[in-house]
Amino acid sequence: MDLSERQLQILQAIITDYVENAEPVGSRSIAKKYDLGVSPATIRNEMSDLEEMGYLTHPHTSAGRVPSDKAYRLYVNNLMQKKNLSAKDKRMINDRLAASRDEFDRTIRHAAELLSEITNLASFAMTPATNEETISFIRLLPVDKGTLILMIVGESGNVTNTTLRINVPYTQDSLDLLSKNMTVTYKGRTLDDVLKSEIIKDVGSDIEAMSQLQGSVMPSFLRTLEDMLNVNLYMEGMTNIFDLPEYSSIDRARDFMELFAQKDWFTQKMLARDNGVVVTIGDENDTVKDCTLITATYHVDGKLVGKIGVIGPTRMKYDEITSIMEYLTNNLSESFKLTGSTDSPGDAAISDNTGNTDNTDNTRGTGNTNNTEDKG
Amino acid sequence: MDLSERQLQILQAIITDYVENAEPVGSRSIAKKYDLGVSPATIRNEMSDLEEMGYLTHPHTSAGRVPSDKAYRLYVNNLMQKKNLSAKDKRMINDRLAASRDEFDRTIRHAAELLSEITNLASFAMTPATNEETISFIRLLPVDKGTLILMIVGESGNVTNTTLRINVPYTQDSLDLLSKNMTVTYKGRTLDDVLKSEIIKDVGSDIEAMSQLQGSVMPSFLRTLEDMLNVNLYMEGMTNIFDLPEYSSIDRARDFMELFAQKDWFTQKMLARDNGVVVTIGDENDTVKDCTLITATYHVDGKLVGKIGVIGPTRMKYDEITSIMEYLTNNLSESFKLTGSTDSPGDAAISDNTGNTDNTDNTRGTGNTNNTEDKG
DNA sequence: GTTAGCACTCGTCACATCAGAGTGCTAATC
DNA sequence: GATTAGCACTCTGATGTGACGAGTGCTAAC
Repeated sequence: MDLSERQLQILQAIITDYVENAEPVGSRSIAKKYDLGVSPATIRNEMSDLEEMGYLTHPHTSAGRVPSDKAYRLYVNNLMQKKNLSAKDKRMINDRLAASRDEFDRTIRHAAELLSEITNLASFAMTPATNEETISFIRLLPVDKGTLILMIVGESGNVTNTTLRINVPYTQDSLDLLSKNMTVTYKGRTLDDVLKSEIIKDVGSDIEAMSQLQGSVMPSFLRTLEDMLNVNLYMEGMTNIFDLPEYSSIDRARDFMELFAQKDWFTQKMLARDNGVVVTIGDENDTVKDCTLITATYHVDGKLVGKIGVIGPTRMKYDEITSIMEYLTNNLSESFKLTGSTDSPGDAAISDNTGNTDNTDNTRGTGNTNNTEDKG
Repeated sequence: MDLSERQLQILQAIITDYVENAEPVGSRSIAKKYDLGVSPATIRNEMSDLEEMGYLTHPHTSAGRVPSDKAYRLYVNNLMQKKNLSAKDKRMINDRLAASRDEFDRTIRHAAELLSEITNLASFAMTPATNEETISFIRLLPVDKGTLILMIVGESGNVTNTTLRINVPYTQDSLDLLSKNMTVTYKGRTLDDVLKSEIIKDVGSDIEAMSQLQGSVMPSFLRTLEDMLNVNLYMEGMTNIFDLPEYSSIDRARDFMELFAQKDWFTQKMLARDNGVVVTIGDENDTVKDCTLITATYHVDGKLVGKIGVIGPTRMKYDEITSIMEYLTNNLSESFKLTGSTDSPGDAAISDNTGNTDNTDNTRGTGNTNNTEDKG
């Protein structure tokens, strides 16, 4: 039940036109604008067939046709061609990312900003899931009588710290000793691994076996590990969607905004998507059935995986947007290659890299499961 | 030109009614609902006078009256009475804040959530401006060949760290030495102070005088100080406003949402407001002229000042909301009293307190200037 | 000073009308 | 057999109209 060449042409014309103008497209305008060498009547007949096959829908009898999710899927899988980014967009991406290259979280945020500016859609970017991150060392530092800082450093340079207050006496030496012990115990293990095994052990029952000091530190240690697993989510351009006719009704706009109010839930959803450029259209999404969601992944040190994405109505410029996202994620991955110590001479510093040290509106990552159609 | 007792009664009745129902209120309904002992005609006459004095407006001839900003101001300053929170709300606040008492940023976020849940408005909360924070110590830790961590700890337990990569060779000892030197140099000075003086000095020109190692570290040190000055902003309940008739038009809703898209700008604005409970109504705001903005401040360790706030239409329950905010900020300030090392016996741990260590969508705080009317 | 009565204003809602866009079908044409 | 012209039909959206109701503002009476 393949489509004829002419049907494909007509379908592509309808998609192009509808993506551009957001209005149901009629047979006459197709015939006029796209030189297919046939009359409107013929196009009407083909459209009728395409509708029967599920590629087009009809808001009402006397309106033109609108592409269905199925049509967009066909377009994304088979019809669309990779677009070359404009020089302007390329320059913009390069410049803006370069400006903040040395600060990890800021770079990620800029990526989200860029994405929403270029696509005029809502976008997001998240820092990598760190399930696979392994512990490099643990350090305890005294601040004050009763107050100390617990610091966990990951192999990829992630740092997370907690200020904790305890009633157990300690000295510089006892802290150093505990730091060393803990480092020896946990070094090289993944955060997930440590967290699971330690929680199962039920620290509480074990406390007598530990030093009093360690017993005081352990609960915070576990919570800090959890913090470290957190993913930061940056959202940009949410209000762009107000410009789209799809969201001219207050209810639609409201639904859209409420999606993002639950950042935690949203983060989970996004983490669960496959790697690479993934496009899910309309009904293919389990929640936002009238949106298209495109996500792409970048790598840190070739290992940890972070995500960026755009969300908009199913009517969007799939070709441009996927190309932009590919370019952007390649650029990001390139930025985040840990090159090891270079030996470039000269200037004293400096590529420094603010670690992922914070605890904002995030959730723990859960790694990759599958619920999405893959771009074929 | 004082208002008569009866005029005040009528004005109060109109405000109460309008706040409740969001519809222009007519003389007849006032006479019926609020037993003022006079006829609608009399009320009409008084309303006409009140309008002339600027307390009421008239959307059109045959509609009822609506309170003006001036009326709300009068109400807030003179008419409204403090409300007692419901036991339910109090319990909710106490419980929810207690649950996260030991984690600073999370507590702040919960405060914003509570505020939007209880008031059904959009709310925000920000971590304290740390201009006045003083440096406690500085520490450099080796991670790897070429990679090290710079950590700055403030007197109030704030911790900020940066992972930096340098080409200069170092040993554990040289890092320790530099840590000590820097600590001696900067200990006890405020972040602002250090930042200003060091930037004026123009580090670059000074580098030869320093060790190569210190020269490599200084730029990151300054940037980390800047990070430390950042204020975290949490926003909640933005979508609540869709429930309000004031925002049933897409354009109004859009304007509202766009306000918050620029987090940095918004943070600046909010930091600039006076301390305490501050109410600015409609035109009293320079930007959001059709909104009321209520902010309140809490203290950390009786010193650092953070802010929470709600934003909504000028039509809001001023009495309830200001009372809630007072209760909430008192509760927060109480939570964040650093009590020094307590000597409660028993349980090993644990009041730990995640430091303000992150670098999300924030701006540096600029302290308190004045642009707001004060609650009388 | 207060009130009843009444004319007047204005916005909203329901309903009818009309133009325009586009289809679907039929019959003619290539 | 595929294509096309022609035409009736459908549906939406814009425009206009009239009835209704809420509320005022004024005047005259209490």
